[in-house]
Amino acid sequence: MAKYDSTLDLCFAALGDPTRRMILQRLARGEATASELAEPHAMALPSFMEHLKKLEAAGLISSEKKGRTRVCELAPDAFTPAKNWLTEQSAIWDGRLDQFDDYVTNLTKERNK
Amino acid sequence: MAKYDSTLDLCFAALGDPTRRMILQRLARGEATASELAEPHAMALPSFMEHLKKLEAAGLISSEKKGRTRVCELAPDAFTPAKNWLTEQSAIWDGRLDQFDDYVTNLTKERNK
DNA sequence: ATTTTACTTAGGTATATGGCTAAGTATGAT
DNA sequence: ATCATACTTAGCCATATACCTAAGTAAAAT
Repeated sequence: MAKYDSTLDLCFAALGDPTRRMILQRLARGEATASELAEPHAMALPSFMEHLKKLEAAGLISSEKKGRTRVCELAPDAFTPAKNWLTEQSAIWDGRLDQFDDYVTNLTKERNK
Repeated sequence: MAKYDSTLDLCFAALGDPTRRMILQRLARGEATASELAEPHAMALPSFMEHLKKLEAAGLISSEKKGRTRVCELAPDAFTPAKNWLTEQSAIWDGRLDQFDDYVTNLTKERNK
């Protein structure tokens, strides 16, 4: 495989693991420390931390060391690239390119206001 | 890892490979045979066919043998589960559950008409 | 009938992934 | 100052992934 995977590669690959999706679901409800996030998962901490690393490498979360804890949160617009790709393909398949164009237009307006 | 991965696991994992995303992009424009799909990819055929298998296992495409060719097409609503998951998490993060509810309502209406 | 085409099967390799334990390090609490 | 907590680093292991070649098989073309 390529030495440097694209954002979409890392993003979708990160989403392909149930442990990591659970982490994201948890973070969608607000920030948390590594051990808070780890608690529901029957897994050694170092194994768990690898999942956080992959989520961060994929740009889905960010984390910051605070004292001896590491606080994680969902990255702003974490899912936008993935959603855009999916929406675009659906639109092409539906033969409704216009729908995707509208979607992007709204997105851009939203961002600039 | 689990012996039987969930649909979302298989789906997102399948999307995490650039070769497979290219296949989906091609199929969004219409059905094609295995060798037509393989043509742009510098890869031995058996290697390429493995990618088709994974896409099919993930429910993203379907294929049918026609004579000596295998014709592939995008599965209807291929991306819906993935998009729904992403949309739901975004909505929760935005604190706008209502938005996701509207989205699902529209989706359901669309499907039943 | 023979050959070509379009896969398909079988089996092999290198690297990546997802898990582990053991032994750090740094910070907050006592 | 000591101890407990919250990671972090290092190193190991089994399985999965993404590729390969070689040798089928079955349908279409000649």
